[in-house]
Amino acid sequence: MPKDRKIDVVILGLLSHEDLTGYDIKKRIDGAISFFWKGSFGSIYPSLTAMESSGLVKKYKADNSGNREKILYHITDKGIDALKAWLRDDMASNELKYETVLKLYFGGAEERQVTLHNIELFEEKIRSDLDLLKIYKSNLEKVQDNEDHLYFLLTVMFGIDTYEAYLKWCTKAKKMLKQ
Amino acid sequence: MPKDRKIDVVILGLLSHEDLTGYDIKKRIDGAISFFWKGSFGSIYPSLTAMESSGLVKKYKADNSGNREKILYHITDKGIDALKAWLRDDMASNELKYETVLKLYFGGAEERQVTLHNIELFEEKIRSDLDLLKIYKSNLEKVQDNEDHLYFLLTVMFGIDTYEAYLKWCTKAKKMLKQ
DNA sequence: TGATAATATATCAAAATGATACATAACAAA
DNA sequence: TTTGTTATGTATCATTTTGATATATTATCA
Repeated sequence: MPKDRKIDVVILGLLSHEDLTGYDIKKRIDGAISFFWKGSFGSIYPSLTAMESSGLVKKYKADNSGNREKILYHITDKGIDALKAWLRDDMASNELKYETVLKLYFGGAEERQVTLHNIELFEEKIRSDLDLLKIYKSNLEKVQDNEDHLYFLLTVMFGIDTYEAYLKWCTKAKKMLKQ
Repeated sequence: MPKDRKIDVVILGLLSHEDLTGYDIKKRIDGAISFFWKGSFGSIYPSLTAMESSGLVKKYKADNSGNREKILYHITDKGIDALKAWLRDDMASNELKYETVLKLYFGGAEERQVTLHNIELFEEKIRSDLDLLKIYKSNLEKVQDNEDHLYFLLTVMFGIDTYEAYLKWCTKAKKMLKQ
């Protein structure tokens, strides 16, 4: 059985900055975080419910008079402790499922042109994501008052450095496939 | 509902090279492939059963007289076609769950020393994996008779280039965290 | 002889995916 | 004005995957 719900710490991390609805959490995960983590409603809502009953978060209805119901979640002291304990835990599983690389590895089953094309698709995607990361970076560099910004910046730099290495590899790989 | 079982193509790819048992497949996945894909018995055996009944693979008992039963799987023509169709499909989902980067992103909830320590742990792991990748590479470079080897080499090069970028980032990040 | 590691198949609860259902609100276009 | 579309928001579900465990045989080494 899996040790625990990994999505919990993603949610706790986000809630450590501000109160959010389940929908907000999904938006955050689909934003900057999507470069290194993914998550769906199907895991977010059950996690929120479970963490509510174990006291890591507290839910309350937003006071928007007359408007539709909106459930906001707030991190408790117990939740902060859980987040800190996770940060201090040496365990870190880096799971990747790189379908691009998988196709590369088994590329021998098809003509070289097919792999070449797959590399070009990958290259295009990375190039466009890299542009996005560079925008994030310049935005972060404008405001330097916040300690959290340093961590966001380091994360974005990690993405940029990785993606630039990918692009260099693409150039090399294409050359080798063309002989 | 998830479109299909991703593990199927991993297995088909492996079987396109040689007949294997479920246990063999697991060993292959835990080897060089583990750098870009993971898979457990709990997905391998059900996939083999499903692909048997849909005619993508064929199972047979190994002829090891008197010894214990051993079920080998062989890829069919239909299986080869499925593998090729997947290679020719432009879709490629690159799912990563980088707990190290997640901890970095939420590092602001703890002292800098904690993030610094986490980066060091990551660095150590990457450094040791990089050594392994370099051994794979030099082994691949020795034997160049096979077309498949080109694809394995490109995959290993992808890993090496990525990991070297990680290490450079680690140095930079540690410096920034120490001010 | 005994211990332990490797081989081999298989199952299971818990977790995650990705899709969909349902409903309200905002907004522009016809 | 109504119509269509997009965004907001909560929630569920079948399918897939994880990670652990059960079971049993064979190999290895002390």
